[in-house]
Amino acid sequence: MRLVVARCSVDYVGRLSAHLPTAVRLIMVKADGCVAVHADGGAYKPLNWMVAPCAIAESDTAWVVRNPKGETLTITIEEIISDVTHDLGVDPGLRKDGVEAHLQELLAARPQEVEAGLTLVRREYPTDIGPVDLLCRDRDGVAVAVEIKRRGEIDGVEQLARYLERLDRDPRLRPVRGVLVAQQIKPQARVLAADRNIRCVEVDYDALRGLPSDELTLF
Amino acid sequence: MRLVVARCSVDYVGRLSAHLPTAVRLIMVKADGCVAVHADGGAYKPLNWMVAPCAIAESDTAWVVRNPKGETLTITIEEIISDVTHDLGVDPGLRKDGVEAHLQELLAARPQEVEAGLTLVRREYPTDIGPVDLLCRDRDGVAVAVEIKRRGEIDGVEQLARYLERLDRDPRLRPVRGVLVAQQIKPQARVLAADRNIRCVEVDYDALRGLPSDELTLF
DNA sequence: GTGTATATCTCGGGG
DNA sequence: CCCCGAGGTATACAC
Repeated sequence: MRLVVARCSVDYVGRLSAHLPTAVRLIMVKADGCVAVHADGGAYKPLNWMVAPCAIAESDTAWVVRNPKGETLTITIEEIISDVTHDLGVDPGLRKDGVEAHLQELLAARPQEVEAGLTLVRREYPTDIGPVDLLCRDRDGVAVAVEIKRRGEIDGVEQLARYLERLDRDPRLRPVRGVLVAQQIKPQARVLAADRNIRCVEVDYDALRGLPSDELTLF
Repeated sequence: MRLVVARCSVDYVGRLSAHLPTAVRLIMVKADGCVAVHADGGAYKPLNWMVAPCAIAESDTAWVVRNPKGETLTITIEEIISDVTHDLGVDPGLRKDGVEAHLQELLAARPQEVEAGLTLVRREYPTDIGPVDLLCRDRDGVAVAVEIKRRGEIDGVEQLARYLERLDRDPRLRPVRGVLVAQQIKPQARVLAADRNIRCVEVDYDALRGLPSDELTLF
């Protein structure tokens, strides 16, 4: 990884045009060739960047970074304050726990936690506009489409409503009920769900994992 | 900006839990206190991070970064390879051209480009679930809600449909037609728009600016 | 490759 | 403060 601190101006021309007036910034060039220009604030997002794959044409006065789509990032260098390179090696990568996929796994294994008597037909049940998280049958044999979110918001209700509209056209499934499941469901989402005749269920991720919440912070 | 290259492991506990095994990484600490841990690849997104506002408690063996929401980022330091600090100053910031706001400006000035005979009532016309980009009247006096996107996709159709539902409850406006305007509209979005009785219009940003496309790439 | 959904999304604006 | 919407969203995953 190469870290250059330099007084520079930057121009991006591609999906839009963007210009950065002259200032001192960090230019980060990673092993895969991608480039990011950082200011001394503003979270992790760089002011300007180019993702790999891309090629850097470097001269005394400017770096021109070009990608196969024809986008260009031009860094006009006025003064180099520091220029160091470190070999970081390959990173073993990030392990995550608690994302939506895990919630889906847990609920697929225990659909009765969504609603007593529910049995799983299929995870990621396909429709022509995308997959439904869980397709189930209730104890009366009625089809139930379950949409799982970490946080239940309006978009999730709309998404499930779209699926229900499609699923309800299938005579083997009709009529299909909808349930939105989330760790927390926002009031606006509840209102819209009521409008669309969709049930809302809040679940506790830690309880589903069979652990008291406190132990989560220990691992 | 402080740049530390170190052999470290990292644990984030907050909205989810995430763990990074030991490896050599770049730790970036910005002037506003935010922290980002970068590997030597993987675009501009750090492996792990904490956004400002947050506080860093630094000991010989570990940094614990904590934010007001109770999330923690723990960086266990095994070996510091480099540790430098640069004063970058305040950045003058990014100027963008070609984003949705500009397209909205251009179309607000020339609604006839959306549809012959259209006149503007108001930009950012408020509803209780958010503002409609343009509210217009057609040559017959019928209200027309215009949603503007750079790219027309399913979400944009749903968004406009939600607005139309609300606007149609206003007796001063009813009945309200909907038009989705974008530089490019995806086939799926067209299908859903047809379902929702929403018209689709593609416009040319460069033509609207009154410039031949080629000149765009010059400045 | 296209299409769809997720994200510790980030970021900015308005009430 | 929350809510909402845009983003050069990026990224993963299924078809």
